[in-house]
Amino acid sequence: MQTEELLSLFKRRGVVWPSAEIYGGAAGLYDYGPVGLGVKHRLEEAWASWFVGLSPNYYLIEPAEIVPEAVVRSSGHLEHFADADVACAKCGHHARADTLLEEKGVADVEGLSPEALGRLLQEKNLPCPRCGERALSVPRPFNLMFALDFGAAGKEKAYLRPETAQGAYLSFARMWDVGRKQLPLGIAIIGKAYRNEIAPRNVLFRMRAFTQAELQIFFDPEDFTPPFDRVADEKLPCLRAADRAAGAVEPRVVTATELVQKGDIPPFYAYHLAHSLRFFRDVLGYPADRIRLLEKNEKERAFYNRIHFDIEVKLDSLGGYKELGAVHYRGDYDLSRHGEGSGTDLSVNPSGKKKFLPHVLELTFGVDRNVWGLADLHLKTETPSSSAGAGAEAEEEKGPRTLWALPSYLAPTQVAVLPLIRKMHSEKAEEIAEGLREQGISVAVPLTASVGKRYAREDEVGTPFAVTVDAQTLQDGTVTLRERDSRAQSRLPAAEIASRVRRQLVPPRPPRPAVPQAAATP
RNA sequence: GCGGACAUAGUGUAGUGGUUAGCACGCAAGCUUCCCAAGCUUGCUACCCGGGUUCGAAUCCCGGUGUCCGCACCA
Repeated sequence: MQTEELLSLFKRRGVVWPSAEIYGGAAGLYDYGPVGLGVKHRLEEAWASWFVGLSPNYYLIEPAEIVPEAVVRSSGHLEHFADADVACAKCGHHARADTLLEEKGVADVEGLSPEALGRLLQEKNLPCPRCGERALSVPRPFNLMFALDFGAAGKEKAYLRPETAQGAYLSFARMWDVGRKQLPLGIAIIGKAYRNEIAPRNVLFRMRAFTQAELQIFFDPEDFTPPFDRVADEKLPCLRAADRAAGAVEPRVVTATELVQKGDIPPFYAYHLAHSLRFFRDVLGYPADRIRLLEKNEKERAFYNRIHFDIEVKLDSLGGYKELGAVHYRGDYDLSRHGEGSGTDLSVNPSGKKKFLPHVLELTFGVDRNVWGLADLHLKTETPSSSAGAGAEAEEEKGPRTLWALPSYLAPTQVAVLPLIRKMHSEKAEEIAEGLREQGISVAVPLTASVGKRYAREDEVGTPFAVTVDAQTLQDGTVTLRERDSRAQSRLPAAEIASRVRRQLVPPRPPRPAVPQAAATP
């Protein structure tokens, strides 16, 4: 499906729609409807269950979304997250100072401050590229962060956080105590980040307010040995930087063991890369042959990233591989910068033998992007001939159907209970629905339209199970249970529905690492 | 930000100076003992916003906003 088709389906079914639509919209802002939010919440739950589940010393926290200026000064966002914008006083044309200078052959403009760029512009006295007048303004820093007036006097500066990660670094000292001074220490955050993007695009792909799910793992660089044997044979579709330089465009599948053999990728990195891959493949159900692990070269990655693989997934709606997650080995850059900036010593000495700054491994995921990915990869249009599921009834099928073949544990509604005939079976349907709700299952009871149409609607929003209440139910308490993907039906007592479906409603967790059996905490 | 294209019910569209603004799907109410978007009846909803030209603008012009495609951007 193309972007626009997906968006119109999203709008129609209450998944996602443009924010402030009645005022003409606001670029880069989207609202989640009940269906989209349901998927998003389940995705977040599945993410936390998987990644926080990697170690008993990993925790989910929720830091503030507003950060004081000192934080972004230390993190480097104030300096590097900005462009120098010049405007032509004559025609109003906007351009970037560095681009203008580069086009005129002024060699090295990278990293120059707006002031320095302004001096260069003045020296060269460049004309406006559109109208030719020499009326360009002094460069104005355009920062991708949203600045806020903070405090009663409005004199203090603060920003909406441009990434969630900073919250983990800021919380490290506190969490070191809360987590009883253990390494590795994992701090996971799921939350909004804000960037004043120049050109928001592709609905959920580049938004100005978006949700990230990130796990920052703090560890001792000389002693970080997660159970590598659990991933040793995992097949990783890697596109290495060196191979790309040599012209490769397709990933080459190597095992985790092979990846670490050359010595440039440490086992702890390969371990987490493999688990990230598994999350996409085994939890989100993305087809393995659409995922690649693309290594960024020195130029592409941030200077503090020592190893950087993007996890990319091929999405038809967007015409190719898109970054849906990444694994960054950031060294001690973050704690070192915040240690200096705040004057707080963030080094640790867990064994009493050496004092050091923990290193950081960052696993990062775009939540909204993956909601889009789940739609792109799991929404299907089935034509009657291609759906063999209903067997003998196949010839009676009419048009194609759209189904969202989400993994069951990611579906917003888990079971739909349908009265076959509204007047006669609604009461019983409600009773059965209530019984399921009491067991923690998310249930809808659609009443309007024919039963076939109701199946179709539920298919489209990804509901994995439908239970139909008919005349026989009133007599013997049995119902038909219909599965979304196969459309297969079976008859069973209503009381057995929960036990039949429950197992499929729980997202997979990573295999539990072997923890040394310390004395059980009383 | 730049360039190009586009903007009509919930969705997809027809209409290109004067139309009761059409169609399909959808949605809602009713009928139908109804297990895969059936049928019948009835009903619902639209010209992105602001200016201008004109006797008259959904239609032409300008500006804005938004979307898509390229470029640029994405520490």
